[in-house]
Amino acid sequence: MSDVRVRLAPSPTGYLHLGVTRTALYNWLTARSGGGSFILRIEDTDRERSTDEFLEAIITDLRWLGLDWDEGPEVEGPHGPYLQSQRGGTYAPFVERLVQEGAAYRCYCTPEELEERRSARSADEAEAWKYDRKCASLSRDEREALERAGRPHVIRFRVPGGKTSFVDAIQGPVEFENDQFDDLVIARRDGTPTYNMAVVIDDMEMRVTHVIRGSDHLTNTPRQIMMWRALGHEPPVFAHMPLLFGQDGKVLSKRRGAVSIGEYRRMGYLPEAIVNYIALLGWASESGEEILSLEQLADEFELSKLSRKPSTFDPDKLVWINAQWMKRLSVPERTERLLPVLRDEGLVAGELTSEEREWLERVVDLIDDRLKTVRDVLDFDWFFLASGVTYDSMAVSKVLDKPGAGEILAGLRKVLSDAPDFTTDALETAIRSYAEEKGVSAGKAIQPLRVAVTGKTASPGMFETLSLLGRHRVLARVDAALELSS
RNA sequence: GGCGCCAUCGUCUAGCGGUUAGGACGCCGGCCUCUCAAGCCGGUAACACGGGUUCGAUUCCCGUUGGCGCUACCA
Repeated sequence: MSDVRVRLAPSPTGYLHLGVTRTALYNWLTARSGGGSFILRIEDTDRERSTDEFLEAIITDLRWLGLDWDEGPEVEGPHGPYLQSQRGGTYAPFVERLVQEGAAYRCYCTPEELEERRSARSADEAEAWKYDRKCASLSRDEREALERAGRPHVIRFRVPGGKTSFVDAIQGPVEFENDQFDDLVIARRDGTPTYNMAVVIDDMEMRVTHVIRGSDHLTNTPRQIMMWRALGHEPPVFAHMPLLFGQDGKVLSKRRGAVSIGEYRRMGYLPEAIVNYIALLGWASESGEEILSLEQLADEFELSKLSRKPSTFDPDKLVWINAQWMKRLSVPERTERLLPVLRDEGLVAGELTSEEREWLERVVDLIDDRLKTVRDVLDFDWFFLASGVTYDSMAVSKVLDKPGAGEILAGLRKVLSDAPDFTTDALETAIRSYAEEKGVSAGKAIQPLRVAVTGKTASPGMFETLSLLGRHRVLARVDAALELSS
């Protein structure tokens, strides 16, 4: 077990979407590739917008994806609590210490006063307005007067002069002039810490060694580093990953209607595929291999090999990767993944008997690699219907209504009912010789039969399909089709 | 406005001074074939622009343009 400790710190103000998922994945991979720990910390201090429903969904979705955590909600651990809202007491001593040591100070300016001073500037200057440090050097008397007057205060961090530089594990060396930063508020009037202060303290308390997050936090980093140092600690390693764009070229976020992981699950995507695809957004295997499991990813993954370029989500490629995973699943496994959809749609009821399961697996085997998503089984609903099928009107006009089709079908009906047994081989022999007798190509006979039996022009191999469907259902459907064309 | 990050086919990428700029998705053909998929074969398509540095720049440096992010008593 290495001492690498990484964390994901989502706020439950929305569902888990691809952007956060990618951050989760890269953190998880970093932990798993080095035998480190992956911590889940929930930043739910925005009580207005945080909900339990989102929290539950985040937990469910991360687990579904296979991104399990070593410390965090429901598993707990030595550095909890892992819900920020329950960590209230831990912050005050740190903030107080900063004040004692002069690294932070009380500021009595009200938001209104601040706004006033700010808008007194010209438009350009107002843009660049930073807190004017009015309260940075209050004398003891001034401060006591303010206190006596009952003025509430916030705590501001006293940004030191000079520069802050660090080596980002993804971005490389970065340097900032400190004077571009405000003396930021680290504790609100009500005493609660603001984001930048809270993350620093939480990461410090949780012994986080690598902070891997979106590059939207890059500018926060120097300020956090200053706070780490003011608290007498060396900061962790920072790694800022490029952001993920939606197809509109904008950053993927819950506000912009990013699709949640739960949504992808309902659309029929496999967790393996989602995680696989997301890993490829900004990273490539040295081997060029694109279909990779979590285990394989953990083996090969290296933060330093991450691209610094933001990438755009491509739904087509996700579908392709999903299809790749579908076909790699064993038949019993694929059957298992299909079952929830079949049950939801009422195509399969309750628990399966072993005969039913065997039959289902034969169907799944026959459908073979025609499924790009789990939901695609619904294209094969005709396998599961006891009675008639719905005929696709295009299929009917293109095949059944063609001259001669009815006659061929009628002949086929006799062949099928006369067939001594309904095995694939027997059916193939019988149907092919019938076509030969009639002097037509096998396809000319099979297509009308396919439409009659499935309602569609496309299906798995006809002979296997007929055999699986069974004589009774096949004949009933052929009759229905004959009715249709007469 | 200030600060920061980024820039190779439509998309994801390989490249790390000399390559016919490679691969994948998509798209378009073909093969296979009872249809549809899958598979296989082939095709389409890129170094944003301008300066340097160098014998030589996609690659290194600077600038321009463009995209994105941060700039809250939100996280």
